[in-house]
Amino acid sequence: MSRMPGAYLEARTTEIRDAAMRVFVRKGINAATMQDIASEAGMSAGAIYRYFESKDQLVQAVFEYCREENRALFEDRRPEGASLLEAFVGVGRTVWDEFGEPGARDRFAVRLAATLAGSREDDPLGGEMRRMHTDVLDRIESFVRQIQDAGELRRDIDPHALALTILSAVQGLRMLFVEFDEQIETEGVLEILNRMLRGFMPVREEN
Amino acid sequence: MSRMPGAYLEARTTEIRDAAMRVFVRKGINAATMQDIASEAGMSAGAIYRYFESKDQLVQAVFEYCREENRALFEDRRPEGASLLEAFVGVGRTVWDEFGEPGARDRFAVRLAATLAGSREDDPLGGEMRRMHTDVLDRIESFVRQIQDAGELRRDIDPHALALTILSAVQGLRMLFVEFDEQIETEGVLEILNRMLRGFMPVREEN
Amino acid sequence: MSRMPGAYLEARTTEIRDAAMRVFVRKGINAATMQDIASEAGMSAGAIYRYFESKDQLVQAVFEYCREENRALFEDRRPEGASLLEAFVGVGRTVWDEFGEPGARDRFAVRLAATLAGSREDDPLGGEMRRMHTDVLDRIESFVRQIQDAGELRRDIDPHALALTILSAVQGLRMLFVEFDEQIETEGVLEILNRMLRGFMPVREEN
Amino acid sequence: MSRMPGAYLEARTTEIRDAAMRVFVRKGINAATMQDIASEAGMSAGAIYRYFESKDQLVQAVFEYCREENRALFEDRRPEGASLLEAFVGVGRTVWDEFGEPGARDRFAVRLAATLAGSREDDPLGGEMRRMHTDVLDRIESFVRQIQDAGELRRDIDPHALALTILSAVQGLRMLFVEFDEQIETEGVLEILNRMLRGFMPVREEN
DNA sequence: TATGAATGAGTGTTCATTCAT
DNA sequence: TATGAATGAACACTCATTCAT
Repeated sequence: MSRMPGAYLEARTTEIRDAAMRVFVRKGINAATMQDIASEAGMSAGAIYRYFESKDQLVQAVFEYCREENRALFEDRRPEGASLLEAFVGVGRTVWDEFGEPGARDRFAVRLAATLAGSREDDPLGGEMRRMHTDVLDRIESFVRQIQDAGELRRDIDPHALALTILSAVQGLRMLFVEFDEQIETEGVLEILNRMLRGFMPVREEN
Repeated sequence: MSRMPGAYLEARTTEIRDAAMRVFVRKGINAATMQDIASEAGMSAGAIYRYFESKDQLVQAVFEYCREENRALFEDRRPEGASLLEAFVGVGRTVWDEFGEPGARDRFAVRLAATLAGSREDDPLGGEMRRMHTDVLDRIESFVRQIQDAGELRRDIDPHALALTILSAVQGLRMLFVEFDEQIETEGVLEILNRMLRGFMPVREEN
Repeated sequence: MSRMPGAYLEARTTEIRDAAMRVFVRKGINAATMQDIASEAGMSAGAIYRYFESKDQLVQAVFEYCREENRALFEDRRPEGASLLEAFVGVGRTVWDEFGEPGARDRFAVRLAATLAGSREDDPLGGEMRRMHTDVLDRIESFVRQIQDAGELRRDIDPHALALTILSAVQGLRMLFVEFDEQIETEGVLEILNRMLRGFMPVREEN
Repeated sequence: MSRMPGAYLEARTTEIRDAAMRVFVRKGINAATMQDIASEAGMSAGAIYRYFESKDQLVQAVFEYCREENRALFEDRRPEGASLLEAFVGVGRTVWDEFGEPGARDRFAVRLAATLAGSREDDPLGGEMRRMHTDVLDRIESFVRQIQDAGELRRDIDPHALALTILSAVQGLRMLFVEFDEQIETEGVLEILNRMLRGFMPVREEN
């Protein structure tokens, strides 16, 4: 009736999605009732159905949101004017910065839940998650290869294995971050990983 | 001829617990009905209640089982006659061997679910999981310190950070192992971590 | 035009409670399913839970209602301008009038059920029922004492025993009223009791 | 296989019936499981089915037993050599003696439960109970008539009403006896009733 | 005959979803 | 459009009853 119908709708949708995310993290997806979510969003349970077809779709939307957040993080971060290895380290910095952002734990928890849900038999979500992680993995691996090609990393390092190790460490740390309710000293881990990378640099002299 | 007192009961209990684990992994804990579990175990739903007081207790039993399996893994593996660092690498070998064991993916998936459940507001499980992980973390950290004391690792490596990094990598890899349905080349990761450790060895002068 | 705030809720609650009472009397409390009650109330089983937390609470509500009805009956009925004994007889009249009221048999049956339930080991209801009956008993007894003090009843009548006798007769008659489905000539009993009381009047010399 | 098969069977049957009665009183008929009864009787749940076809039949047997006990009480108690009124009072004595017998409360409680059960829609037990009470009532009424005929009771007393009053008082007192867990001074009530009867004697002289 | 493990029908309860207002 | 009462399908759990041992 008024103008900007789309904007309003989108704002409400986001509001509900965020409320749902908070409740999911707090009580678990199954234990969260539509009533809980509605209360958190400050509306009635029935109203949610104007924005989401079903609870399932709402769950998918929350998953989607967190997945996209993650995907975006790993994309196209290539600070100029540094060595490739330093650029790679810079991406690490960006990834680690997320630990300090508000709501990070909640997003991590949802991603964890999504991963778990995706691992279920015939869950359509599984494909999405796997695709995203394969994508991230490929990106890291190709980055590593470039660093190797630039002569900044030993050639006897398996790029796939290194990518897998790094992604594992990131995911595992996020898991612990969720589990220990943010009481984790994440910086030390980044430093260890960076030192590992530097340790993998080719020995220049004498060579 | 008459009854096998505790043996039968225990066997049955284990049977149900394992059936439950499989169903939990396949369908998720909440979606798994007692009927599903009973069918998987080849019995009627009512019969389960002879062995477990409630679905909740069954879930706890499955969690407990997987938790203990994990705890045991990290305990007191110290192969004789090798340097401490090599012993540490040996523990890594043992931990990695689990990836090849039957049912490993299921156990990992359950631990993931348990971690997630434990991260919920006021979930009593949370404490258990955190305690176990803290325990494992402490064990790794103290191991690292011993290696440092033996002069086999640089002193400027933060033992806590290294322990955290290693545990993160293990947990993250398990997560990916679950997600990619065992299609993960885990060995490469172990190798990378071992190379990292060797890279952290002090530079011997005479070498 | 919008909603009637408390009135609707209270009306609905009463409706359900009354429906439950009818079903309880007809089929017994345990045999009465929530479905039965819902059907009697013309709604779905789930809807009841908007008004009562559980079947147990519904049972308590029915008990409570019948208990209060009974308590109210024995309270403060003191018609003016008559002798105390006549006032007492008047209370009897009031109590007996209940036999003629619609729904009386149902309420009696519920009270019977409540008494029985309260007699169970550790049933919390027991205390409530005993307290109410002790209260009624005390009220009758003190009334009898006042009549004695006013010289309208022999002093060698034990007030407690008389109160107990009267309450017993009332309760027993109600029980038979329930059992014989209202086909009981209750009036005769009141008359007998009144004659008994008159028989207990002191023999006036000049009479 | 041994001799006295019938005696053994009967003994077991009685044992189970009594155990059932105790459990019924303690926990209520519906809450009492066959397991509870079996435990109380010191046997396995399955074994009961050798003696009773179903729980329902067991309930009926317990009801039957208590009903017969009651019927027997009111039968043929006519002490010789006294006035009819005194004989009537003697019957009262006998009835009241039951209050002091062991297990009286339990039997009363079961009778109460039976009455309640019998009051339900289409319950076949109802007829039995009503028949018994009608029988008792008739017996009392005819006794009262005989006393009137013997000139020991005023003719303007309605025998039916008096019988109803007496039975009501007995039943009501038993109910309170159950409710207050035997902490009831029953003797006083008998005395009141006896005084009432004496008050109903015709005034001999001057007439 | 006794046992007690297993069955399976039945019940209370929850909650996503709908719809009259 | 929003509300929240109502629905109804689904599920955990209980327990009378059966039956192999």
